[in-house]
Amino acid sequence: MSRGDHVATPQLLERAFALLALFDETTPEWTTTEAARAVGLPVPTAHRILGVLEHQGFLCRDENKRFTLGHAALRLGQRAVAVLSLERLATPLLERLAAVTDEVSLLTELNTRRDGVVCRVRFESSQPLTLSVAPGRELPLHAGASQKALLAFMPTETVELICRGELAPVCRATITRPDRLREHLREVRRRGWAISFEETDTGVWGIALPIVDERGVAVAAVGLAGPRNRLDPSQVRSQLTALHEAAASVADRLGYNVPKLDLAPAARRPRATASV
Amino acid sequence: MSRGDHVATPQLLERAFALLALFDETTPEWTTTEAARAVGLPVPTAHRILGVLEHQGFLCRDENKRFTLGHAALRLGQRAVAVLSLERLATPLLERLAAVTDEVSLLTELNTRRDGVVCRVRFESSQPLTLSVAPGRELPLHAGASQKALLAFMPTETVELICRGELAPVCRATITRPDRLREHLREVRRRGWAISFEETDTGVWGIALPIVDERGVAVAAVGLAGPRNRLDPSQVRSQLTALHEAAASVADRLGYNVPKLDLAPAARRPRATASV
DNA sequence: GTACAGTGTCCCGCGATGCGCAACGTCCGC
DNA sequence: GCGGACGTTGCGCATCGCGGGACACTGTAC
Repeated sequence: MSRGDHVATPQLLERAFALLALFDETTPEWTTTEAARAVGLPVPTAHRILGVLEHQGFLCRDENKRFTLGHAALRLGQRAVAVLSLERLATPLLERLAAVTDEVSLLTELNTRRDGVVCRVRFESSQPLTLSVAPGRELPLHAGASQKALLAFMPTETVELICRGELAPVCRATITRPDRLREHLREVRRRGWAISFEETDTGVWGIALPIVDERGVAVAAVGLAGPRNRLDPSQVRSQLTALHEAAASVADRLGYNVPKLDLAPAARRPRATASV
Repeated sequence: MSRGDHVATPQLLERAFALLALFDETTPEWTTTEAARAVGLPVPTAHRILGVLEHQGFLCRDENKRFTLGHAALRLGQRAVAVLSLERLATPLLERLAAVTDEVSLLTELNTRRDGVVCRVRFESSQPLTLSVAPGRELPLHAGASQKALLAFMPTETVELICRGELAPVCRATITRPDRLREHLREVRRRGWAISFEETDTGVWGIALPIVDERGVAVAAVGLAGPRNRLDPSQVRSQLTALHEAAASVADRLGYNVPKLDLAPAARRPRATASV
């Protein structure tokens, strides 16, 4: 605190960014005075800064005096995406995870319609595993560890929508009863990770944890999958820890988060029932 | 000119944005000194500004001292996309176009793989038209006015790839000979717009022009389509002008461009041959 | 029509602010 | 262990930007 850990941001830049930050999806339009009030600045000052931001293309004036984000913001974002995609950041980490654990490692994202899940990256273990989650393939949100990790951290309306919809049995142990799924997701939310056994593929288990955005809503999941005979309860802990670490480093780079891990009653359960 | 139309941007902001602008897809990583040299700033000055940008999350330091774009840039871009999508901006204009011309108006974009075209927005005329370009449907790049308008303004390698590939006949007048397609695209490039007749649908003509990014590469096309008996050569001019105006206003908002229109020998040709 | 409130824009003198030289710390590689 | 290149810090001076104030403009009330 007393130390200069907070580098005093030059006020002009700080103000400029504060003004830029006003323009989010909930309030995409601002007039000079509105914006000035919102950040607590004298109108002429805000006016000047907004003018500069407009001049730089970060803002743009509508028909009548209202500012919105401009194309420079768009362009900057496009350039950022090129470097900062989940896929790109996660790839080396997943490769390492697959090598270290000798299981299949996966990165799964929501599809654009946000009603399903698509696998983006997959690294094989030394003994290749037949898995329905091949890169590019879409899967429903209620079956499988990665899918459940994602679903558990989606808005409650979405969860309800899925639970009320058809819970198609993908494999032997797919959860198909709405109440059980709801209960199960509560548990996933509580402890911050999901496990599955034969929910998507015969003889295959999976563990996964979600990456969530600033509002706590899931955007992706990282997970491991392996054949039945290799699910060693004593290893789940360390595998989860490794997953968590990898996920956290990716998430951090993107300004996202990973829910806190609760490993407490972990090692006992997985074999007990396919629903856990 | 002589007037103060160039509002003197405060140098701190100007410098900050100049530094941010360095980070594009070709050079995503910069050290302090590199960046300082690139924008012609004393190292300590650049150092301070970069530090602020990092502090604000717009930049991020890699393992060893190299800066890349940070998550704030990503976030800003996401917020900009919410307001500035082609689809959103073009919709009201296309609606007006459809009403004024009483033809079908279309917005078409490249698909994510950039190997095909997908229709995003479509407004009907008073007499609905059966068209293969329904919203969401993908079409090959060599058949139809919008498709050709896009293809003509793609990198030459892409054009060659398509020309060398299979030029499937979609409809009676689809161009299927590579040399004719190449020749045709040259013409489209030259005059800045494309026309088609029965290339995708029997009895249907279309005109379209592309929206291109800062490098001149196509990102979308806007077009009109109508049934044979309504293709009035004398109207093509005014329709193209209207299209151009609409496209230009959308493009401008996104920092994109629309190629200059050459209307000169327009009205004579369309009926003469399906290939023009 | 007049009065008025709210907003966008411009001006300008004072003073905080951030500039960049110079110097120091740190890390490599011959 | 020495030299060069780069990252980081301190500090005194001039500049840069601050914001009160004034003005123009628009829409609204009466």
